[in-house]
Amino acid sequence: MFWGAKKIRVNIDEGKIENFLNRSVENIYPSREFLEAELKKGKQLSIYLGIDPTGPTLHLGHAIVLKKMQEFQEMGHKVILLIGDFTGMIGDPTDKTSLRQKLTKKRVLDNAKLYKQQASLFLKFSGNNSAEIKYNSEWLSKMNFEDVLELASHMTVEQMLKRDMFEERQKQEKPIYIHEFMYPLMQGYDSVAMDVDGEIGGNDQTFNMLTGRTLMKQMLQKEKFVLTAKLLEDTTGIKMGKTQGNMITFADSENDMFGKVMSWTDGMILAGFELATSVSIGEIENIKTELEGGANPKDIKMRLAREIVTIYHGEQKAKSAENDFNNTFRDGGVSADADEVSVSAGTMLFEAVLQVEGLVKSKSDLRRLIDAGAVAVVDGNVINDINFGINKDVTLKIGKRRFLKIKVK
RNA sequence: GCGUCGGUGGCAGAGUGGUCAAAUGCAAUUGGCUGUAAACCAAUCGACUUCGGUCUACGGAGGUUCGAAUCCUCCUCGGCGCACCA
Repeated sequence: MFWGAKKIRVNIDEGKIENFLNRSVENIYPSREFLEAELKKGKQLSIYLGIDPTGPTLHLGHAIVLKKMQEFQEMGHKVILLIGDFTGMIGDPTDKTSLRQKLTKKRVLDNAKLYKQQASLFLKFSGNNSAEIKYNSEWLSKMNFEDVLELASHMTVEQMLKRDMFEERQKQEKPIYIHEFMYPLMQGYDSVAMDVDGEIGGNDQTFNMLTGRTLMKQMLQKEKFVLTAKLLEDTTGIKMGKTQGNMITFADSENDMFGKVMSWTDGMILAGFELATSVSIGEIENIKTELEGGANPKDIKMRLAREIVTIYHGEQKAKSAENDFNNTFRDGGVSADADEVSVSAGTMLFEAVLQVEGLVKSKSDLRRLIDAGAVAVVDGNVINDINFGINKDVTLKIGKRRFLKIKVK
């Protein structure tokens, strides 16, 4: 085949391939050997990662797969970031709360712009072999009912029912809607439309990705490899995620990010190094030995936090985040992130606190916090009166991590 | 279309005339223990409060009643079963 004047060199270095096939990898379909052979052929392959443009920021889960994409791109292969704008605009039916919440075109495009910027921490969007951004509405919105039926004719109900979520619903006698059935089909069709060689995604996306593989085989007579990445979770299966409240996003401040890592369970430390940092596998082995030898997990977690923050904010800010963390939590000092208000003398405590939106939920909430002994003057006494008059500059500490500097005008 | 069950707090899910701001579990917040760990223990978890209470809430609108999340009527949304299926 003729590829044009610019020929892209593909790196077939064994070490790189080895790393790509193993690090952070949960599974490879059809097999590890298949992908290894493909990579060693020295031909440029194309691979994509699909992202739903639901929020304005990517999170650490995305970072894991983006890192794999980065490795792939660095070997000289082609990477595509697919924005699932079509799927996003319909709204994922799995999640009741987002069912009616369709995304507008504008929101999707805004989000996508932010994604590109955030993803560029890992992927190269310029120069030779630049990463590409695609939108699946480009082909999905153009399909008519006939096309959809043709697509649907490649999968059976039985095959779809194998999906965990559907099996679960069946067991619980909960409804499964037809359009939910179509979801994997839509995502699977992306592979066909782009005619890629492979796809990367989190382990939770396995079913959708394999649907794409089936469709490609049937419609294009072509094998597609699927690489599923491990999810960040501890040994007992506790995931880092929104429900745990410690989901790290690309937009988090260095201090937030550092604190979130520190709140992970110890069981997540090694997985954290493997999935979220560039620390070498050999070094991770050493860390494992250290941990097993009785090192304080806290110190190692500090290092993990530093490594992660460095990726997003640079070394300097990682250092300052570490200092802030130590200062705030180990030494009981005041975080540099503290909110600040200025009030006139004699203002009552609750008036000052309520000026900062989101600091406390309501006056009642503050009252409860005061009752619980959670509000104190830094380096001073616990406050037990909501009407406490402010006459000079003070810094309040509410709970463990909320601070408010109050200045008197 | 027929039948039947249902819509309750961030979620799941009890409650079926007063004792209901509504059991329980999860999530969350705070305190204790700590390493801001996790686990565990305890408290809190609608708003306002002079801490006595007051107001607003159980899909929506009316009604019965001294009193309704609970009963009735209408509306609306949904589940399940049955029937229909050129």
